[in-house]
Amino acid sequence: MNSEDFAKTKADFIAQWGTLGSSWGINRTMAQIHAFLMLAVEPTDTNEVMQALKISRGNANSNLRDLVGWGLVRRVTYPGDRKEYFEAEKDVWTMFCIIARERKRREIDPALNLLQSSSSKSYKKTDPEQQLFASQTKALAEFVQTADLVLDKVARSEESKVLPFLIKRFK
Amino acid sequence: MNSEDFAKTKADFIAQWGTLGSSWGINRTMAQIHAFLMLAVEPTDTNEVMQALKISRGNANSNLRDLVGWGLVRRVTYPGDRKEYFEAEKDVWTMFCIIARERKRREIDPALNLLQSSSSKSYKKTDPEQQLFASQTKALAEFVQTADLVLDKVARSEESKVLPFLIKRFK
DNA sequence: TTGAAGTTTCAGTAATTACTGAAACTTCGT
DNA sequence: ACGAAGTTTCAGTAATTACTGAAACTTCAA
Repeated sequence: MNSEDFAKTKADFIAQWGTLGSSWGINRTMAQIHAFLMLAVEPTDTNEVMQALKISRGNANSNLRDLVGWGLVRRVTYPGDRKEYFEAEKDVWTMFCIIARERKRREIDPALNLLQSSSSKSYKKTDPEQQLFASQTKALAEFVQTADLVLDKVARSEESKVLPFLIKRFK
Repeated sequence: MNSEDFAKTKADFIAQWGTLGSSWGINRTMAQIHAFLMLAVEPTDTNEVMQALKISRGNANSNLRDLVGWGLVRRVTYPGDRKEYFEAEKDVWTMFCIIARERKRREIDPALNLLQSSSSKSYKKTDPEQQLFASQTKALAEFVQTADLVLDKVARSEESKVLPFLIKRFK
């Protein structure tokens, strides 16, 4: 593939990855920056990101900060150069673990809190509505807790210890 | 718990579940309606939903339709009664499977398409950038495909065959 | 075939979320 | 201590997404 076509392919991939990001509940720009950095051979500065994705400095800055916050991107500095560069985590399993942990923290833990606090109140056994509320929140709490534990354990394991095993068991 | 306090607890739970829904990429109203129906002893009509959640008919209608589309809610009719009632799937494992299938279809499959089509093009081996693009998209494609298969298999299994096993292996 | 009961649609509006760009701030070399 | 290089903040604005409510549509009984 000549480099002109390749540039197109790459830009297209990044754009589409951004769209996918949206449907994943991640903002478009953040997903695009992540894709861009994941495909960058060398650490890249804010200006390059802005240029490549045609976004403002503020936008680039805040999404880069978020990505660093997630742990998907690292700040890199070189001695004698004041600029900051950014570099994405490229290992797929590591990325998966980071994302799993973060989604767990942001999505599962708060749900589990709500479910556990709701299900641990005491309800009137003679009222079918309270009865249902109690049993339903309890069942959900237990399920989510289990899922949480499993996810947690998987995301802490080494790829080589988990994936072959899951594949064998579930493929 | 007296019924006044219970009403409050329940309303509060539904409201919070809605907020959680947002952070899960599901719209607030849809999550609230789902919670409301999941906690309803009997099938419930649109008017009741509108009243309970203080939302408009249009909003209730479209979110109920979406929930039916997901398979999380069923339409129920009684002979001799023109009204339609709605009833939520209450079994937690079944809910999980439905949601897993739907998220797979909406989030994973499109990503896999993009990754596979990108990684199957041919790239110039002498260009490090094309090299990286090829290897990165390939690694992602393989990982996502595996995750997809595992999730698919899990979501098709019976709870009793999967959960005890995962718990034992990962708890 | 009419109209009452019920459901769906959708144009207009509200609420939310994301982005811009310029100003404020920080850091470092001289 | 000053100013150039670089980074962050944030008020204002744009884009997206969700919601309302009334009109259009459907269904059924008389």
